[in-house]
Amino acid sequence: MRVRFAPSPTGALHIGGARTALYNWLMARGTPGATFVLRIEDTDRERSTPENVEQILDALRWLELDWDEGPVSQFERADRHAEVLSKLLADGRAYRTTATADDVKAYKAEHGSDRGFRGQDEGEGAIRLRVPDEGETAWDDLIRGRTAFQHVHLDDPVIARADGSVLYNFAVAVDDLDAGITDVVRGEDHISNTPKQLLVYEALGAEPPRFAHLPLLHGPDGKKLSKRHGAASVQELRDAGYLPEAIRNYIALLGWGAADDQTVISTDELIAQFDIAKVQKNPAQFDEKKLRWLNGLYIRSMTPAELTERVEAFTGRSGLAEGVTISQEKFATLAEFWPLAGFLYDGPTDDPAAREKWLGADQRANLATSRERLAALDSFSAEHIDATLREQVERGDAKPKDVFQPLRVAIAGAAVSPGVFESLAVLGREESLQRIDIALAGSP
RNA sequence: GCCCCCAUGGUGUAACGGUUAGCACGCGAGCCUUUCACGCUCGAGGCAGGAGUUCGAUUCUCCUUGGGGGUACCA
Repeated sequence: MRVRFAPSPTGALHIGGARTALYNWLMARGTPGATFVLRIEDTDRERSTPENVEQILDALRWLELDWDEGPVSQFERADRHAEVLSKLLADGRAYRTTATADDVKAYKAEHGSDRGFRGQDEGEGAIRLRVPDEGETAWDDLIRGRTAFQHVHLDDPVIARADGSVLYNFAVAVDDLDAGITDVVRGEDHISNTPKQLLVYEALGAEPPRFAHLPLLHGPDGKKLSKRHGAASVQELRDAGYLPEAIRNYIALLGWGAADDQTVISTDELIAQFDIAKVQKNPAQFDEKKLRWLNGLYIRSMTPAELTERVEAFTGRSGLAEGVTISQEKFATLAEFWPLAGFLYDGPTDDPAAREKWLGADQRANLATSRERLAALDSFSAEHIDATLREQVERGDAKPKDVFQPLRVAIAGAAVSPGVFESLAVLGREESLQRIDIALAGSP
C-alpha cells in the first residue's frame, strides 16, 4: 500500500488538512510495509513558495506525522507531464482548442444542460481531454460506496494551458500513477475532480487507485471552517498551547469512532484501530471546547518532569518544575500556565479588583498574623505552612478564606492561583514575607 | 441554474430491522474544597418531516425540508 498526502501550500496547515494527513498516516502506519508519501500539489508558482511549503512541513513535523518519501514538487515533473500530454494528443485522447469558459457556457446554453461540452481539435490553444459521450465514470469510494458521474454531465476538462503548463486534475493523476499510489484519501471537495482524474487514468490505460473522500470540517456556525472561527490551522492550535498528541486524538474522532466508542485513544491504538471504511459521511464541526478538555486530560496524565519540559519549551523559560508541579491539574493548555503561575517567577500580577476585595483594612489583621506565623516557622514546607495557617483559622475563629485569600492575593496579586501553601513553599520564606510586607504596606 | 453528497440531543459519535436509543464534550444541580481547577454523584436534552416495505423501522426505499461540496486555461 502506498498512500500520499498532497496539500496545496497556501501557507498554513488547515485543521481539515491535518485530519486528512492524519488519516493517510494512520492507514500507512497501520499497514505493514505501507509507504506514506508526501507531495506538494500546486501548479501555481506564486503560491508554491519555499516558505509556504516549509510551513506545511513544519506543521506536519510538529504533529509528529512523519513521511517515508518526499516531499516531491509537481514542478520537478514538468518534462514527464509534457511527455504524457503529447502521448494523449497522439492517441487522440486529448485535443487542442481555443474554446474558453465563455464558449463552454454558450455551448451549454445552446445544447442544454444535459450535454457536456465537446470541442474540435484546432491544433492550438489549451489541451482538453476527450470525455466519451455515452456512459459514466464511477468508482467504489472507500467511505461513500459507489459514486458515479454521467458523461453527459461532464465537460471536456482542460488539462493543460495554452502555454503547455499542466492543470491540477491532470498533474495529480499522472503523479499518483507514477508514484504507484494505491489509496487516495482526501476531502470531499475533490469528489467532482475524481471522474476527471479517472478519465486520465483510463486514457493512459492505467489502473486507478482506490479513493476515499472525507466529509469536510465545519466551524461552530455550520459553515466551512475558516479563520473567522478562531484557530483554524494547526499552527494556531500550537500557539494556543495544545499538545500534538491531544490534537491527533481529537481530530481522529472528527468523523470516526473507535469500535468500543473510546474517547481517549493513544496514537498507537489509533494506528491499530483506525479503519477508513468506518469514517462518517456527514460533515463534522470542530469543537475547540472538547479539544481543550482532551488537552487538559493529556496534561494531567503526564509526569511532572515531562510536563515541565513542554511548558518550558512553550514559554521559553527554564526552572519551572516546581510551579508546574503545583499547578498541573489547574491548566488545560500550555498557554494557560503562565497567567496562572507566572507570579511565582516574575512577581505578583496586578489585579486591582482582587486587591480591593481581599486586601482591605479589615483583612490586613489576618494577613499580619499569618506573616508572624510564617516568619516563626522552622521549616518553610507546604506541610508546615498548611499546619500553622490552619491553626490560625481555628484559633482566630476566622473563616478559612479570610485567612487564605488575603495571603493568596498578597503573594500572587490575583484571586486565582495554585494552592497557597504550595505557592508559599515554592516562593520560599524570604520572598513570601517580602511580598506580604509590601501588601501590608500598600494603600487601602 | 446544473451535477453530486449528507441528515441520531447544542457538538462529536454508538447501536445484525426488535435496546428504557448508549458514550464523550458542553450545559444545570449537588458533593469535595483556601481560590481556580481536578474528581465524584445526579439531571435536562436526540432519531428533521411525510409516505412506503415489514409482524416490527433510528436502521431499507421514495418524496419533502434542511445543510454541504462542485460547477476555472485554481488547487
